[in-house]
Amino acid sequence: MSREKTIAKLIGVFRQYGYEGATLSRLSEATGLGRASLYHHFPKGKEEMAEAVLEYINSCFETTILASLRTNDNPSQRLRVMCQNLNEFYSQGQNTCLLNVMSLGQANDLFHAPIQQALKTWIDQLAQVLVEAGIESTIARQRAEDAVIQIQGALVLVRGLDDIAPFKRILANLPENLLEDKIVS
Amino acid sequence: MSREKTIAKLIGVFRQYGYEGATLSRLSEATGLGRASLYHHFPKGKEEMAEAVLEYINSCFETTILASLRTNDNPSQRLRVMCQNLNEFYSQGQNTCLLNVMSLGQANDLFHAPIQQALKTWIDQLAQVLVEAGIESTIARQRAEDAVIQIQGALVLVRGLDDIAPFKRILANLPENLLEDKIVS
DNA sequence: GTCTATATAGGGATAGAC
DNA sequence: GTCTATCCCTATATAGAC
Repeated sequence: MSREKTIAKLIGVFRQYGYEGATLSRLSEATGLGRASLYHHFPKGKEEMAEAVLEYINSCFETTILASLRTNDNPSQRLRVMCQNLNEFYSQGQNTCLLNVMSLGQANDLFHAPIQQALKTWIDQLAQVLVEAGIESTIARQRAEDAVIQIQGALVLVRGLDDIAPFKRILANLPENLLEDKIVS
Repeated sequence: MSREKTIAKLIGVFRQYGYEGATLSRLSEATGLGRASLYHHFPKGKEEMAEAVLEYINSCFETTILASLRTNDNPSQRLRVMCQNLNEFYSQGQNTCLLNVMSLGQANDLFHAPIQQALKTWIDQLAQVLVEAGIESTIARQRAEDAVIQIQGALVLVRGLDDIAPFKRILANLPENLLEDKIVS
């Protein structure tokens, strides 16, 4: 199995159980590899697996979500495409966000910097789209932040309520909420 | 030390490390009690400690946050008071929400029902206030859900960005956002 | 590259002294 | 009600065969 496929299997475990709950047994079972084999691929063990998972997710996020914000479409359309991609990225809201899960306990000590960077980049690029839509810079930034807040909050609610409706609703309304009362592009 | 004080110390550990990361060593250190002493107070061990922590938090939440929604003040004022109390409850956004943390991994299997119940109750009572403010029932429910989404999302962002500003901003705008374009009470 | 076997530490839990 | 001591299990990690 390729490294990429292995990492893809690891992701599910970290998402579901968090860093401390992602035991080598669970990681081994999920990948179908023995513990020793995992150490062959990731010599530094669990920490290196989590690092690889975060890098992989970050790369997926860049090439799907963030890329959709940089197309030649008009701002409104770019936001709609981002929401479609987010829906897939989070499996209709059923996937927890690793940025949330990995900011707990030991994982937060290890990975705070990349998590912070990922959130900042997302907000920055969202704000950029809103500025292009004619929204004043300060407002654009707040709305971009609000968008990420709503997505993260909806993911928390989906898990807690065991109902994907809140995530669907937030995504459906996000584009118009972000652009409302502003120049239509 | 009273049971209540003990539980209060346990809360911080579960919040910071999650259920799986909350080891008996950490719980022991935080409370100043040896492991065996913890078993004296909580015979079923860690699971019982987490249960007690959730019950305690739920009770605090009821007597501060939810109670503020049931006063004789007008809806707008009740929402403002709730936000003030939320600010304290979450220590200006620095406290993670146990409902978020405990919906991961093994803890989710153990405590899904009470977590779901707590979220539902909060949303229900918020919606009730909005209905009293003259907002149509369906809209009220959506806005109540939005409020909880924004609070949970802001808490995630605060941790990730290491900046309490998003939480402050969300709380400051929440009352007027919830009541906007509706009958002023 | 994957396995079995094993080392070492830490986690959860209990017995029994005080 | 708290402690020391201890048990068993799991967790991380490594060695070395295939």
